Amino acid sequence: MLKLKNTLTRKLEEFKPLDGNVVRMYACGPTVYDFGHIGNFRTFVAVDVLRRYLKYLGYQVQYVMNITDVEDKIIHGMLEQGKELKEYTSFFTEAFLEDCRALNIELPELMPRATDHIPEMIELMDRLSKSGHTYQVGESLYFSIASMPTYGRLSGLKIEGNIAGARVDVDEYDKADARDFVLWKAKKESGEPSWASPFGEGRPGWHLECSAMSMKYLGESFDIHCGGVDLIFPHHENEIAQSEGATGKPFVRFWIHSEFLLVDGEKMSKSKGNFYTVRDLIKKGHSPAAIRYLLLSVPYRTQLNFTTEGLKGIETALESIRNFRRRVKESANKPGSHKRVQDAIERTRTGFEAGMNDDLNTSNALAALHELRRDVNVAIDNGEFGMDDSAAVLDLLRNVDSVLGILSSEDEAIDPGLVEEVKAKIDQRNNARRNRDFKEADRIRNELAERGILLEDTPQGTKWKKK
RNA sequence: GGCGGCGUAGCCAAGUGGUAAGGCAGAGGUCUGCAAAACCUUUAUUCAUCGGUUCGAUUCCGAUCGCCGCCUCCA
Repeated sequence: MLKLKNTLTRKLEEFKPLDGNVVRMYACGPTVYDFGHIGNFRTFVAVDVLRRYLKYLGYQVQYVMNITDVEDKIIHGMLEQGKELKEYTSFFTEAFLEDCRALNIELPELMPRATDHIPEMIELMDRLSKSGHTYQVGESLYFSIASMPTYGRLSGLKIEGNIAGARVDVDEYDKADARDFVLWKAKKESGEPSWASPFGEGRPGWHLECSAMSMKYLGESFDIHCGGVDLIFPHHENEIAQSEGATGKPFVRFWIHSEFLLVDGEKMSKSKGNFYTVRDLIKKGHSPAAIRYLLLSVPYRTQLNFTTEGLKGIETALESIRNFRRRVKESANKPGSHKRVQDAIERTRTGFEAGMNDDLNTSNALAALHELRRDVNVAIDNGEFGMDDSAAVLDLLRNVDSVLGILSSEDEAIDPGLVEEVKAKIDQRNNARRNRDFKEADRIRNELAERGILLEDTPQGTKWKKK
């Protein structure tokens, strides 16, 4: 049974969807003003693992992720580059989707853009106004926190004790109360994108769009809402206030927050020079699958320390699992199955699910996978491995990887021409070896190595793989 | 000032009131013409420090030190 830690209650709770077999979940997506960095993708990978595991458990998942395509940094960027809003945001949205594909993140059922939902936001503001949660200053509309006695439940922040030491923002918009937040921002300068509204020309606040879009597509109450820990306050706190203020119903049952990724023990920042985008790392030759593995190697609720050294280690670990799968495919030449292998399979399945059920403990899930690798390798070495074993292990690997998503891209068809060519070279080399012409044999081996093809001489003959 | 998290082998780390998963690196081995690759074996009397509770604590409580995050845009 799946248990998830719920930020709202601070407890580990059994997860059951509100609506039969369908899980409705939402994640705050990217603000498309720049390329996503690996910290962003830690969260998106974590949510992807959650979504995939829910499917593994047999649930049907309805997952919505918004694209924030209007916001201060976006406006700043587009004005600086002299581009239209749409042109600017489309570019980074496309880049985001590319990175998702690289990291094997399954795309959500729906990825609505904020700018396509202005009418829904206006309607939500209208409902909030009618129920007395808002006030207008000039052409901006604010949410009054004093009107929501439950405000602060998610973050556990006590507003009173807070003000003294905290840096309260300088009020640009004449808020009545420093804690209030803006729903609709009046247009200030020409060139800013803006929309007409009953309050005046302007644009929506960030918090508003998530409430409007999540409720439009998932209903006024839904199962899971995800995001990074930094969004707990104020973003998610404000979403709750807006949504529950408008509907009077509980907004979300499970709040799931992923911890920060640190780089060399520090917060990633451009000024520290420890800032990595997914595409940077790929360009440097790191495999996307290894990046994904690293991002999910630590449970999502603990901080993850990213180092390039660690990423190299992960590449080796991942390679060992791939080699293992290759070996499992190639090693079965007798029919039948063996208890030792079947036991290992059962242990792995149990261990994997126990790990995942425990608030998605991917560390334990991966440990189960590595134990399988060792146990089955020993069985193969001992000749206790039949065709039924092989099929069962491959089946298990497929199931496990439907959640982890670290192996799947490996099975791409290799160009048959290349297969023939390499086969010929290997034959040529083995002839040379038989004739003890090791110079020629080594020449062929080096020639192939230069093309990224590694040969492996085993008692069962020469095998090869592409690096 | 308020709130929260963390400190486990060289490194990344899981974990539990009953005696430390997994990965990387290291060491040894199998295989090989030699290699490489692959595979196997192995690596913490000990879980920041000091007290307390307990038959028993890394795990619970308290204190101390150190690190990180949120309270402002942020995954």
